[in-house]
Amino acid sequence: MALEKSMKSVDAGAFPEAEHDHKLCVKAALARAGILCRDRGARLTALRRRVLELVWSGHRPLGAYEILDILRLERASAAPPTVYRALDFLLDLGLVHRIESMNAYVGCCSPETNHGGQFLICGACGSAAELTDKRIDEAIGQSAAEIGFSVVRRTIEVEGLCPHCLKTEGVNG
Amino acid sequence: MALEKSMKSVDAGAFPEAEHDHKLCVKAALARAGILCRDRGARLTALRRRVLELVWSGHRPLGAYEILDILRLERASAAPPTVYRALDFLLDLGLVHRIESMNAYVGCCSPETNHGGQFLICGACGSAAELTDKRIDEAIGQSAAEIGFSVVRRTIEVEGLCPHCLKTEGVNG
DNA sequence: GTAGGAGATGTTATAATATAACATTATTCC
DNA sequence: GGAATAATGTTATATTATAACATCTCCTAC
Repeated sequence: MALEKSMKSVDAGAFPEAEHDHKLCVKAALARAGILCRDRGARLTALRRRVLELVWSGHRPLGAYEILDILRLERASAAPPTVYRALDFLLDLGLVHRIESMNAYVGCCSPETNHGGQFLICGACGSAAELTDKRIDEAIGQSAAEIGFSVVRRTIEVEGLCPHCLKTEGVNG
Repeated sequence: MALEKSMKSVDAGAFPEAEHDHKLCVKAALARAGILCRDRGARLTALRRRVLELVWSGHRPLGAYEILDILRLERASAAPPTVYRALDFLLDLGLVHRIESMNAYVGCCSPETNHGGQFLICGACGSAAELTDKRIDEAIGQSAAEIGFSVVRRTIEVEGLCPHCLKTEGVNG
């Protein structure tokens, strides 16, 4: 089944190859969103769907105004609240994450599971990979517990170089 | 020696008691800054010193415009660049950290050591505690290494409830 | 089928955060 | 003291985000 295949390919590699068939990522993301909204009784309107699609237009987090600029080409009425309201909806459902250190938004690979975001962000190509590493959460949990701090939300954003850019770095720089 | 005593008190408790002698925190922070700047040949001007002092006016991260509002009472010429330039200087030296998830700035407890910030931030009282927990960095390092990602900078900001607010929560809420 | 209401979007204005660009002043170093 | 460098002053503007109210759409009950 095409959907399952594409979902697998999304989940598999943290930093997908540049040549990967990104249409499948988008397709899978939209399919997951449709199911999630149906299950939760939320309305995935054309606008929200389109904003999600734009967020998924690459693996690079997009700024709200980048999204707005594209949306404006298609929809004369688009304004900042248009985008922010759609993003808020998608954030609430866990369909996108906000990258605090970039003021940008990126699609979530597994919105079904409730999880805080852990992100590796490449400073060279700008792409972001989402992790869900138990060890990181456990380390934070332990450290917090020792102090008597009760964890509610984690923001973990690691900047560096992705495997692809590390390889090409030797060539260019 | 007063300085050493106050430095110890700062480093000791992640979330200091509300009744702690905060003047000592400020005094120690300014003393450390003076030493650090002398060692690095950087100029800790009156303005920069004052901005650092304001950042240290509590253990709660302050926004740039909060700092500006106070600075304006004392210095008619204060404007956004005044604050942002001072903050940039202090950030470069590691004397303050930026809390990405709050657009706010907080004093660093140990600017001598080069470290990424790990923060526990209380959603109730707003105070932030800086950690330097090896386990967290190691967990992130392992996870990144497995993917072939080279880590440059870590942003770790954990929101929740500090021990003091956890205690009083039962009383109020 | 239509009136009412809830939710979504449109529209205008503005708040909050941050930087660009150039002028002026202070400090250092010869 | 004067040139070079660093810091600050000053004005304007960019970037990110939200407030507030109007309108539209769609569902439901009748």
